[in-house]
Amino acid sequence: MDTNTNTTDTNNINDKVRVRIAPSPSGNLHIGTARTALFNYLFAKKTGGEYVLRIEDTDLDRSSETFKQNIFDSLKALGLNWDEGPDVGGKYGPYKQSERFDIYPKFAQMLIDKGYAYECFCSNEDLDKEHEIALQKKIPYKYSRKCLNLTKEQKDELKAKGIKPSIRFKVESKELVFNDLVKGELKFDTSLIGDFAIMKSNGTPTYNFAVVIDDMLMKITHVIRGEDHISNTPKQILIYEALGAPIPKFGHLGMILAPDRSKLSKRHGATAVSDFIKQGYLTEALLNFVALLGWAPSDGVEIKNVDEIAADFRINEISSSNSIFEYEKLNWMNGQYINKMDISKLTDLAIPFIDMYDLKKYSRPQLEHIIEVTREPITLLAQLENDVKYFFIEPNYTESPEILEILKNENSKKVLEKFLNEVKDYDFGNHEQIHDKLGDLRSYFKETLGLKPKETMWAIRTALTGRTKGADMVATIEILGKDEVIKRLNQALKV
RNA sequence: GCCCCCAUCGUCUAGAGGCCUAGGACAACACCCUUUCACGGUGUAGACAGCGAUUCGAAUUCGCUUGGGGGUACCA
Repeated sequence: MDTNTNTTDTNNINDKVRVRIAPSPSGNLHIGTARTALFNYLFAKKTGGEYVLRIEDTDLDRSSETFKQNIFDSLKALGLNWDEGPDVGGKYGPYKQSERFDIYPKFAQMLIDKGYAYECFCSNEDLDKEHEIALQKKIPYKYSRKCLNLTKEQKDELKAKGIKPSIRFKVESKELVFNDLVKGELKFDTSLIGDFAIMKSNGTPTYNFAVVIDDMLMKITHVIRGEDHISNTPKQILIYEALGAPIPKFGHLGMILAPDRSKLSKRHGATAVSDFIKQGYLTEALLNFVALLGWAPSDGVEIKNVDEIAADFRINEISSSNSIFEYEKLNWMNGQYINKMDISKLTDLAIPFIDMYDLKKYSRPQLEHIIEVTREPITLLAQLENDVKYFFIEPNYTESPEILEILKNENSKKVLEKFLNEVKDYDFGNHEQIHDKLGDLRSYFKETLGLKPKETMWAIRTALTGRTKGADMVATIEILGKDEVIKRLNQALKV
């Protein structure tokens, strides 16, 4: 092995920071990709840099317009807006690799001319065979370099036969070292890397090549991505070197794992940001939660918005280990955000989760009131469907034996009769009055029947809502309105 | 197989040789508050993977082992 050591150092420190997020539209925006996007975004914000979105759709078969749209929508929903990208444009476009296909061959040719790359005529079958042999011999696979020294005549002959070559990068043996932003010094022995393809025989670039060319042309200064890319990094650095281009700084983030410690995938439930949103997670909570996977606030305050996180963000303090995605804390955090959120905004978000009910039954202020009084215990907007139900649909007392038992109780009936009798004179616009009257009722039954306050309230609650749990009683009474309250009391009394 | 990364409570983490009898958050449990349900408050339990080395002193440095993750394509 050649002992030539190469340490890649910072490119010009005076350059403005430019980072990018480069998703491949072969699936909806993954929560892990969202976190990578977040960290790039935070780094750009913190350093006053620029953040670009590039769509890596070189694999046309696996890429789709629907996924691309999902990625756009999800990123926007999260508020991770890009300074340059396919839709907004920018100085270094186009920002979709499929629209850049004419760019890559020139650079590939340049590398061939300079002796850094060569044409390879091996078929997939040839390559498969090499793989198999390596497997049998139990030695690590490396391309055989069969095509490295083909003469011009041989190449012409193969081309005449209609064989389209791929282009391989010639990997020289040396020790390659780079300083990772989050992991520190990383060393590789390039003699272990075989000559890898940079252009496919169909004329499109491979991932490793397209990334380098684009990052170079787009003047990306810092590449922050998942650690599943660590092993690509030496290959990419080799290409930068061959191109004579400045090498960006690399930072590799630990992965997000499922609770079973395997890669977070669909079988674990939601993985796409859009799935989480559909379940009733707030994008603010999602972002905050995912930021805490690997990053910790210096003041210990975990609930923070993106701007606050950005101000406190230091890339080199990110944890380099993987983290497991557990729902408990996300749920808790989501509940925090639900309860902090502006009620009008929250109502807008809540409507899609409760639109199976006749929402026209209530005015907008009443609807907001309903959300206001039901938001407290929930951690997911989807829970609203159940928690809000009795405001729209009359209770079915026979659904639960527990409810029936309460309503059939003699004391309960007395409570309901007295309440029914008095509620007719309640001023439903007067919250305080209802509150006080209920207090009087509790006192009365405590004195006369020895009922616990709880028992008095339960009778009323079950009659009005068919539940033993729910929103604040005074508010529930107010929202239901006098007619409805009387109607439900009469029905409950018949049980 | 080979290469690489990682390793503190169940989970997310603080911790950059003495401040650590290891701190916080979620979850759990207990109690308190209370007008039901909840919110909230207080408290309890709970971790430095193992072994060596360096050092007066190690969660913190080094090595090995073990465990987990990633990569090993004309996928990205």
